[in-house]
Amino acid sequence: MSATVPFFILDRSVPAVTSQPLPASIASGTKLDKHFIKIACSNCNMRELCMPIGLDADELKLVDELVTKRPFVKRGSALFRAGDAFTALYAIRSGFFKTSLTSEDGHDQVTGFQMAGEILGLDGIATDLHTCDAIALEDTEVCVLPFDRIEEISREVKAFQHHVHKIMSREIVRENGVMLLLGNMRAEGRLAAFLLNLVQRLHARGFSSSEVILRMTREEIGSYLGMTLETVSRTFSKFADDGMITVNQRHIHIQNAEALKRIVNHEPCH
Amino acid sequence: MSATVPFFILDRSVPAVTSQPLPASIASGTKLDKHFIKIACSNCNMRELCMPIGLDADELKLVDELVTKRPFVKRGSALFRAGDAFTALYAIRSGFFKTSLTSEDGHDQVTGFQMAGEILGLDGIATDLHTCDAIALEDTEVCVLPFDRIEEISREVKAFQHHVHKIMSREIVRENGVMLLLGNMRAEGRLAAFLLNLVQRLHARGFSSSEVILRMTREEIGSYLGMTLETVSRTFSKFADDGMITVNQRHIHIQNAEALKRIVNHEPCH
DNA sequence: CAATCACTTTGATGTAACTCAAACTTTGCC
DNA sequence: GGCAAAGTTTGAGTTACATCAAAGTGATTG
Repeated sequence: MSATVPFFILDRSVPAVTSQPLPASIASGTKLDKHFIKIACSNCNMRELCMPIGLDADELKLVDELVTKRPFVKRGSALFRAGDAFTALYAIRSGFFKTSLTSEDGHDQVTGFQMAGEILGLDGIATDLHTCDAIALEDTEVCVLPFDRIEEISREVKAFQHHVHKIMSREIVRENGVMLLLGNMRAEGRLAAFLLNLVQRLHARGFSSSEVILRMTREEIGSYLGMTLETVSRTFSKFADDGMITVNQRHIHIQNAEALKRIVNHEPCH
Repeated sequence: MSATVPFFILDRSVPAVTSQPLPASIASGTKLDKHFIKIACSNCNMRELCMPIGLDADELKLVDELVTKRPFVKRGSALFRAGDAFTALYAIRSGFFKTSLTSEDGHDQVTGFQMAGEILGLDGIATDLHTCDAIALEDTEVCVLPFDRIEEISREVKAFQHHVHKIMSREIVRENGVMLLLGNMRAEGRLAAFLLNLVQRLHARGFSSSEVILRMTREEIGSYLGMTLETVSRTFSKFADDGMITVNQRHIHIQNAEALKRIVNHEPCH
C-alpha cells in the first residue's frame, strides 16, 4: 500500500518523457558534438518537457526558429544574476542549476534546483529585471528563448501560448509546495520530500527512481530547505542508519521510498 | 537614513494607485449599489492594478466584455477549493482572501493573503485543477475572468498579454520572497516583514501606511509565517513593549516602521 | 606526493520556538 | 441578554535544531 504524498512531491504536472531514456551525457552535462546531432526543438530529447504537443509543421518551424543561441554555462558561473536586464527565458538542455536570492547582508537562500528540460528566468518578467541568480552546478548548455519572440509566437500559436501559461503556473504551484515544506515540516520531512522530488523528476527524464547523484552541496540543500548543513548531514546519516537510504558522498541510493513517503506524510509540525 | 529592505517587502512591481484613495467601503467589503456605480473594468477603481495601461477604445471594450459575472463571496466561504476544475481567474473587487493548502492529515498552510485588485486562481492553469482553497476572510466581491477569454484577448491585445505574464511572474517573485522569509528569518523578522508588506500594499491602495486592521486570525498569520499562534501573539506583544507598534485586537498601529525594517534586515538566522 | 582547499561528518552545548495549560476577551447566536 | 464558541494572551517546561568545534575525506595543485 503506497502512502499518499502531497501533489508537489509527485509533481504530476510535468509529463514523463515517454521516449527512451536520455544518454547520460545529455542529462548531466557533457558537451555534445553539434556536427553530429542536429539541434532543433523539434528533435530535441527534451521536447516533451519544453514544447507543447500537437503542433503542425508550420507551427513547429516557428518554434524551431525561436532558439538561435545555445550557450554553454560552466560550472560555478551565472546564467544571469539578480539585477540583470530580463530579455529571455532559458530552457536547460543539459546540466543542473540552482537559483538563489541574496539579501544585502550577504545571506543567500537557494530558491530552487533546475534540471534539463526545465525553464529558468520566469522571475524576470514582472519587472524586466531578474530577481535571483541562476548558477550552474555543473557544466551546462541552455537554449535562449528571447521573450519578445515567445510573446509573438504565443499570439499566433494557441497551443504554444497555453503551454507558456502552464509553465508559469507550474512554477507557482511548485513554490507553493516549497512554502508548505518550509512552513510546516520538520527537518526529516523536508529532506525526505526533497529526495523524493529529485528522484521523481529524474525518473521523468528516464533515469533510475532510486539513484540520485546530488549536484549540490549539503550547504545548498540546507539553504533550500531552511536548515543548516550540519542538520542536512545528520538527517542523511539518520536515514542511512534506519536503512531507508545509503549515502556515499553525493551518491544517494533510495532503499525504501515508502518509508520516506511516510515521513513526509505523518510529520506535520505545529 | 532608511534601512534597506528586501524587494519583496516593498514590492515595487505593483504600481501604486495614483488616483484618489478608494472609499473604505470598496476596499474592505461593504456591498456596492450596482445601480449607482456603473461597473466596468474601464472605470473600476482597481483598474490600475488589474489592467494594462494605454489600451485604445476598441481594446478597452474587449477587456470590459471579459467580465460578465461579479459574484459576492461571503466571509468564510470558498471562491474555489483544491480539486475544483479551473475555468477562470478571479480579480478581487473588494474584501480580503486567504489561499491555503490542506495536506491529507488535515493540516493547513496558508500560502497567501490577497486584497482588492489582486488576482486569484493562477495555480489552476498548470493542471486545469485548482491546487489550493481560496477562502474569503470577509464579505467580498470578485470579478470572474474566464481563462479561455483571457487567452483569446491575449492573442489580440499585446499589452494585455504582457500584463497577464507580468501578473504571473509577480506571483512567482512574491512566493520567492516568502520562501526567503520562511527559510532564513526568525519569528520577529517574519512578523515584521509581514506587517510591512501588508501596510505597503494597503498604502498602494490609498490607505494609511501606519494603520492595519488584520482580517485574519493569529493562527492564520502563524500558518502563513510558519510559526504557532502563540509565537505570533508573543511577538506582537514584544513589538508593542518595544514601542514599535500598538496592538488593539486586530487593529495594529505602526509607530516605528524603521525599527521593523531594521529587524527584517539584520536578522538572518543560520 | 605532500599540501591546501572544499566539503562532510559527528559531538557537545545553547536557545528560539514549540507544546501544554489556564485565564481572559470578544463575537456569534438562541 | 446570557451562554457558548472562537480567538487571544501569558506562563512554564520541553525539544528540535542551531551554533561552535574538531576531526575526517576526497579532490586539486604546485
